[in-house]
Amino acid sequence: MAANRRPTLADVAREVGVSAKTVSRVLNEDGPASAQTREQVLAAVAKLGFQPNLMARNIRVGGPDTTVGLVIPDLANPFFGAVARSIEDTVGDRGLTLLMGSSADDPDRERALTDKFLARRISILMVVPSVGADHSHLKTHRAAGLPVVFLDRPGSGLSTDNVVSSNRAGAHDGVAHLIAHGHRRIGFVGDLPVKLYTRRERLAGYRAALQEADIPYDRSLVTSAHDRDGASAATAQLLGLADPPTALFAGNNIVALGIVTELARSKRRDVAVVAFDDVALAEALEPALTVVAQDAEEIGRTAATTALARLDGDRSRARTITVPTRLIVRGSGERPAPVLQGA
Amino acid sequence: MAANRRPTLADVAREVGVSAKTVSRVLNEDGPASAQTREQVLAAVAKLGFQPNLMARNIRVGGPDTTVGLVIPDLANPFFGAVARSIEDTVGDRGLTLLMGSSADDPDRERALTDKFLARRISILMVVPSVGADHSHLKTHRAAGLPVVFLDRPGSGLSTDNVVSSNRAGAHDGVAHLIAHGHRRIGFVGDLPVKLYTRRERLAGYRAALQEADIPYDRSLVTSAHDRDGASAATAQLLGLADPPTALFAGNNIVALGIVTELARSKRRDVAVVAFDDVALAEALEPALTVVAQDAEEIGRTAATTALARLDGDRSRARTITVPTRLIVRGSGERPAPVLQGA
DNA sequence: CTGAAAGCGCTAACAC
DNA sequence: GTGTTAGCGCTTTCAG
Repeated sequence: MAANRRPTLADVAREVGVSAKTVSRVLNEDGPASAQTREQVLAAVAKLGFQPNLMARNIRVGGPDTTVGLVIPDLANPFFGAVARSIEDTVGDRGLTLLMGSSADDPDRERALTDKFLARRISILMVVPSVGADHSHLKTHRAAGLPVVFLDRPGSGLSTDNVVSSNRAGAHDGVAHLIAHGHRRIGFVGDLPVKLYTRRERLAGYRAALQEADIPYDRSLVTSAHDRDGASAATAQLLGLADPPTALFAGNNIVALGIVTELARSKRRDVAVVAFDDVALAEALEPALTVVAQDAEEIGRTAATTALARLDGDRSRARTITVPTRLIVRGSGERPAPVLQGA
Repeated sequence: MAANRRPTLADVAREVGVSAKTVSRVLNEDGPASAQTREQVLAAVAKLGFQPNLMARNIRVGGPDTTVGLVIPDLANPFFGAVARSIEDTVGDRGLTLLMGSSADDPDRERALTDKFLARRISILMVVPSVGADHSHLKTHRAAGLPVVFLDRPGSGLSTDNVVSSNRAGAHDGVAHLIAHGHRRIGFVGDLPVKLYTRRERLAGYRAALQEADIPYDRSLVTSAHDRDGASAATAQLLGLADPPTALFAGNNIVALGIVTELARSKRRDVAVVAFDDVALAEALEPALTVVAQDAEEIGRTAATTALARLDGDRSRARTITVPTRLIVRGSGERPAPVLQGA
């Protein structure tokens, strides 16, 4: 009773008294069909509650499945959520559905997920690559016509399209903003691991801004955190230094949460902050949080349109597309550094 | 060149000089196989980069696809992101993958998505139902053994498992907290549409708390918003009333963002706020935001375990499981109402 | 231990 | 307009 077989094309055909192919024709608006049969078929479909088996269809047609495989580090991170939504919006117009999974930035989980996706014969593969993951195994699939796009960070071991933010320039602008407001001791709280592309790029932007202003690079001002609590701890540690920073740069949205939380907890309103990536309540903080906003929507859209173009036969060289960030000044970076004794 | 056919079981078999079935046996650890052939097969698989076609397998086995179809209103909403992650964690242990889509709370989009999912022969269907959606068409699939679970709101037209938050009790507790701190004029900014289950339940909790305290229900204090900006506008409108509220209750996380943003913008620190559902920087606001936190993780886990039990043959009656909310007092609700003239 | 044949649900190619 | 045949890639069934 529970294992009630689902109706098939043949069942519908039998019900109407036509051949399976005729039913197929009606449903796919393929060949011609008399209004008469058309109606009967549709009626039978409704009556039996028939729904075509997409897997069977795909296998026969030989083409890929109408799905996009998407691997992101964390489904609950709003930045990746926004990217995913944008991708869905873009590929949805082509009738593609999202097959999603989170890697937790673990290369093994990433590999397991992509393998599963590939076994499903996805039409497009999009991955936010984990540190340490190698993607040379995707070469075969690329050669077989599978569009592969790496998001947020470039993939490794495979020459293909990448869509990333202007990490270096963005971080530079954020730090330069702090410098312009008089800060010379600026702490950097980056994401982890230290080999992470975004971390390295943003740190490079930080260093570039310091150099431009002839501020020596001080390693003791550079820390890291993997999560929110870690960022809070890193903040407390930086502020506890003998010669503490007067401003902090947050390496990503999660780190920003940790920094801001810690500053609120310790009532340190004298520390300036600029964060890479926008966060939900940035405007409502006091002072409102100045950020280097990433354009999640544009990242998703660009990745999707690039992949769709590949699907349509674009054989041009692999590109790395950089989506601009935008400095949104809201106040938290403008606090002048406290006047020093000797000044 | 680009349309390089992917290797099939038969290709591997040919390479080794055995039959397709033998390869299948080795790969699925089905029947016996000599160490000799085993090794050869594995070598050929690696050499050709063969990956079994899951669609073909599923079609033959007849069983459902190893996917969970999940429809949520918005991929970018952190609450639903957290629910999705929890679902993924739970069903992942069983080897199931997430097929996701966002409905934008539009019943037609919801229907289109579920139909697509069903055509893929998903193992489990999970839906955050849109207002106005009818689910009686799912009866057939339920009868065929498909577990269906509605999340966040109950489905309609179909008796099946639902997992919801303790909306009414939670809202009651949040509003009671405000009342306990002296507030008698409390604005309610709910989500939309007004027929939305969560909106109705939370409003009921609000009314219950008022009634308990013998505070008359004032319709003019009840507004709604669909998004963040709408919530800001509703806030401004409420505060502009002749006899304005001294406290506001936010009907969900998005509304909370709008309220808090508007209060910050207008520098109204004298208005108390309690929000339904936690938001990222709640602790860092001044005052820190008191919330009725939903347990997204538990909602996802409960939904997933319930569905998996159904998949394993649980035929017990459909249940509606209520996941408790928790009042997290952080300060924003405690501000005493301004002293009134006549007091 | 291994293979041959049949068939899952559907559609391409060709008939009529 | 419609039906027939064959076959997608895989596994089941039954032989050896």
